[in-house]
Amino acid sequence: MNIGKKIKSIREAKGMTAKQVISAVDMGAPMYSRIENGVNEPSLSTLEKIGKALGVKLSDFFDTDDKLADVNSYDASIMEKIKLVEELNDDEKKIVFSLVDALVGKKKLKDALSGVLQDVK
Amino acid sequence: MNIGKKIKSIREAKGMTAKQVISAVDMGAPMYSRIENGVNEPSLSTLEKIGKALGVKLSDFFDTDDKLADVNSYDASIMEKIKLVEELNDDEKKIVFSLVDALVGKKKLKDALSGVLQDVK
DNA sequence: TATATTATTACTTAATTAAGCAACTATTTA
DNA sequence: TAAATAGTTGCTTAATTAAGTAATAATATA
Repeated sequence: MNIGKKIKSIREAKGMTAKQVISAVDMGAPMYSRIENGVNEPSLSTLEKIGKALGVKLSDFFDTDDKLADVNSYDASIMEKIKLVEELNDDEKKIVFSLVDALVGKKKLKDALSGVLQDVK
Repeated sequence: MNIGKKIKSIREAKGMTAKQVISAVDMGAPMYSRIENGVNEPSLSTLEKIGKALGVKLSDFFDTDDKLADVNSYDASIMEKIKLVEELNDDEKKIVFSLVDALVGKKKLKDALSGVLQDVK
């Protein structure tokens, strides 16, 4: 499997659009399209930026055997959401976190988020 | 550690001279020198050839412990939240995501989460 | 020391990636 | 259906990697 297909498969597995990656990487859409379709080969620095946008390690583009269960395995869509949540003001955050708390049924959530919510509580 | 130093350290660990690698890779000595010294960045195909000459996998050039700044920049409390959210079932996720969507007012959220929510919708 | 081998640096030229713009296609949304 | 969004392709131009030659520096060996 070439690097372009690998990038695309990771991107789709993360539920991200090409546009999201492009804006995160700050590169031209035409170039990114050519990379995913194998027309052009990305440079290492470009691949590094793409990996950053996708939330994977550089080595994840190359090997297929060893995995995982670490921070980098979290779905990029979750990271997208976190970024959005962080844009909320404190009151809004409180609402969201309380709801999650209720759904998950884990009081420790508030403690875990104490750093973020310290002045809200 | 940059890629050049990594190549050099692997080469020296294998007890090979630069000349040996160069002849095996069939590339110019000046270019190889610049790569090892970080002046130039090798292309993926060149790095692949170097890896072949050194007898290592491409992923061996990239340490697995180099976590991504993008992910690591989030503090532990955020990671706690991610884990909790991921414990939700799809319906619950949908509620949380919809709420965040409403609060943030960004339609792109749904797109970002389409991969996660595809079978919920 | 003197010599040979290895490695680096300074050029030129060729090939490839990348940016930027425009146009086109395809898919989704209103 | 019409409009908006996502993705692709065709260009041009700029930046970078790579090949090649030659000269210099550094290191090892006789």
